[in-house]
Amino acid sequence: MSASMSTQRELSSKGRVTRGAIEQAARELFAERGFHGTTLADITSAAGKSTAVLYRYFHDKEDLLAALAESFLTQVVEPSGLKMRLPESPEDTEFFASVASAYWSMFKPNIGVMIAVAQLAATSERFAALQNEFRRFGMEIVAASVRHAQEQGYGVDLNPDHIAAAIALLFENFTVVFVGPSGPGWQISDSDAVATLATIWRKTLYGR
Amino acid sequence: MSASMSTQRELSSKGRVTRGAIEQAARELFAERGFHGTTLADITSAAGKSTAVLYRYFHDKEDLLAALAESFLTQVVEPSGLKMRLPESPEDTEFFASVASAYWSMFKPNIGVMIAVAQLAATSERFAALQNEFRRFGMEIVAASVRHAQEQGYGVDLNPDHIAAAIALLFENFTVVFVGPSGPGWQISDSDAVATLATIWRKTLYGR
Amino acid sequence: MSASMSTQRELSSKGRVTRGAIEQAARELFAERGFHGTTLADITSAAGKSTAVLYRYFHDKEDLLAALAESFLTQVVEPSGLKMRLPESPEDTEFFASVASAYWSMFKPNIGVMIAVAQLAATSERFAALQNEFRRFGMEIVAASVRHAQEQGYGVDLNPDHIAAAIALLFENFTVVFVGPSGPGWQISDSDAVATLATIWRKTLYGR
Amino acid sequence: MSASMSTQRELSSKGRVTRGAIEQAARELFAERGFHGTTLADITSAAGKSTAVLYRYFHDKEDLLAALAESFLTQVVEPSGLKMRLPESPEDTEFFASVASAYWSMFKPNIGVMIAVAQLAATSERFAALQNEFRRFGMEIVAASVRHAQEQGYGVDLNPDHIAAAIALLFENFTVVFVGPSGPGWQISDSDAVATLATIWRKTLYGR
DNA sequence: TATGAATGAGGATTCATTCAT
DNA sequence: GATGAATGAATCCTCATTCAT
Repeated sequence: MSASMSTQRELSSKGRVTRGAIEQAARELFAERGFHGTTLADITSAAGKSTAVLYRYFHDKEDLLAALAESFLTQVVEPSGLKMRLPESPEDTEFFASVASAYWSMFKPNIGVMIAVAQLAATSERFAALQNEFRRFGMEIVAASVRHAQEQGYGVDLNPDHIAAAIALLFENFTVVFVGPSGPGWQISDSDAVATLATIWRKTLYGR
Repeated sequence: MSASMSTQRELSSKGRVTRGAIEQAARELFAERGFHGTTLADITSAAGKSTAVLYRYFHDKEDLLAALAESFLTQVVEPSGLKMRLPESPEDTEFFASVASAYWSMFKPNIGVMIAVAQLAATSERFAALQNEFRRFGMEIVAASVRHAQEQGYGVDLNPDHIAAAIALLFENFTVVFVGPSGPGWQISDSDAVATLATIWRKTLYGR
Repeated sequence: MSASMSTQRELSSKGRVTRGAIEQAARELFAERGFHGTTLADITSAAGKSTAVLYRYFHDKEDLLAALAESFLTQVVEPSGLKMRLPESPEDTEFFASVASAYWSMFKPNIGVMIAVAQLAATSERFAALQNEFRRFGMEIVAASVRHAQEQGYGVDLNPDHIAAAIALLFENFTVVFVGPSGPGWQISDSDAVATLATIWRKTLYGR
Repeated sequence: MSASMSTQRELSSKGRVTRGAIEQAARELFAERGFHGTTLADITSAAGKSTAVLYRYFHDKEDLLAALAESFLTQVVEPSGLKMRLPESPEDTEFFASVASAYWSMFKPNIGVMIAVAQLAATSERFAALQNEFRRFGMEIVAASVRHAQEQGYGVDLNPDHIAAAIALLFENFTVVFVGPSGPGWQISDSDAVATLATIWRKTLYGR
């Protein structure tokens, strides 16, 4: 919606590099310290620049986050085309694994964006809406998968919207916790993470 | 660990009222706006007091949150005694429902504490540890339930720790989102929420 | 209209002293350096306080000026009751002198307010309106005096509104320049200033 | 005094165009928003150039204003040759009208310069001096006119310097207010403005 | 116990100015 | 001659925290 300055200004290659460095620094620092815990000086100095550059590329701190979130959404999540598929049979474990894997690999490098957006969603209408965009994506896939299973005679007692919300929020929090800095004592491998998510989703629908 | 001032000081009855009012205001405001979005002035004025009183009862802002979290943990979560039980059979839906229900009703009024702790966990060792305490509680129950199912011949391919983490994080995020202010467009009733959580848990273990 | 915080908060005697000190420092510094040339640190340190106190008493820098302007307007200018009188005859020099004298002594200590308001009027609707309030006061008196003279057969070719604006703006600028720091090389005594203003006004009405 | 870079550098025709565009943009923006309310980016972008060009033609922001002021003074005001004339008789209304008209048409397009200089005069010796130059011009004419009238037996009680200052400041403020953006609700036509100023001046000298 | 008053430290933001191309 | 990129030095403002009463 309200686009960041990125869409308004043509950038030279040098400018694109700088802007990219700022964005990447922000992604990483938001992941480590959250939105409020990250200062603009942190971001710009991590990018090797002065504080003021940020304002050449973004309106303000929130605009920076919005730009990160919107580009993640429109350039990564939406084009991913995962919505297209549905499991072919109860034994189609591959389906659940591939979706979970795609989710994991998309969100892992953008976990800082998710964390920061979540923090602002509490106080800002704009970011609450953005957060819902992210969730809607996952929820729609899951809801479709529930209805699909029901058409095959499985999980008839499930409420598709409720299950969809739950599974989507499971994915979200699992990713945030195990990718971000706030994990429990131990780590989890990418494949185990994906397997865990895929399993719960599948078992919820098909029971096996 | 480092206890708040509450344990160090005997309070008059008037003092206890004031302290309680501050705590309750903090719980509510943290839920609405998060830790960083809530100022001490917000809290104390919601409690009908001046900013300075807060320092009669708490060392600082973080100490206030720690006190809330610790009292929630030691006075609500730990004594709840849910760990004791295990499902008697795959058909024991009542078990899952009652645990989910207990979780929901314990965490619902303390959702602000959870949200605030989560925000600080990213930057503070102390709160990361606290957050793990909360999660450990749920994870232990779930892990035990997985092992129990496996002893009965179900879910033998499940990794108890991974499933436990996932289910616990599902509970956590589902509660935060649907009780807190950041929900999707719609609301969910308490009973639907509990049913959704219980169902996913049970189906993951027993497939039905 | 949009009142400063002054009206919303009861102040202790200590608070009133502090607020008064800030206001007085602002009046003086605005007179010396204008609005943009005066920093909040200038004002508060001249008042012997820290920068942050200002925000206990005023919303922001503009609100401070608005408070000064409004109190000058409603507590000094409007109650002055000069509008009531009119010259009794063409020889009533005393009338012109007394009005000019009242104007001079009211505006002299508030010249900083006038200067600052003028600077903001260019970019702020709010202060443009305030500035017009100040001018309206003088214009109404002068316009009435013109019409009164015309009723007596003098100055029949004068346009009361135009003359009123001109005389009011003469008073304004004369005061600003000779009271403020931007005067020509020389000073003017209060009585000479008053005499000059009164003379021009009177001659314009009753001269040929 | 300290000349701008204009006198130090020969300009190509392209350069002269650019410099002229910047100057004109500055004149207009200073009139609308004052010196402090106008950023260099405002000026250069209104001139269709980048911010950096400004520094090819002017030392800094103040130097730009000084250049505008000095060229107005030396190329418009001083050559106007108005000082030469004096009214031939008390009935010589044409004299006052023509001087007022010349003043009005000279200052109207340069009102931004006057406004900006006035704002800086408070804090800068250099601009205070410049401002006095502008005023001196008008004051000398008026003072001469007063003395001339006194030689003819009129206005013998007038102090020429005081009256001169007052009339000059009247002209100044009247022009600033009615040409600039801060006028009262209504507009005034050029001829009415000139008539008003001329009338007050004349009546002050030859009226009773 | 409670509070109005005061403050220091820090963070976001702006803007005149410089530099490499 | 012109510009996009970059910066440093303010300045406003907030907020947790302390102090005197």
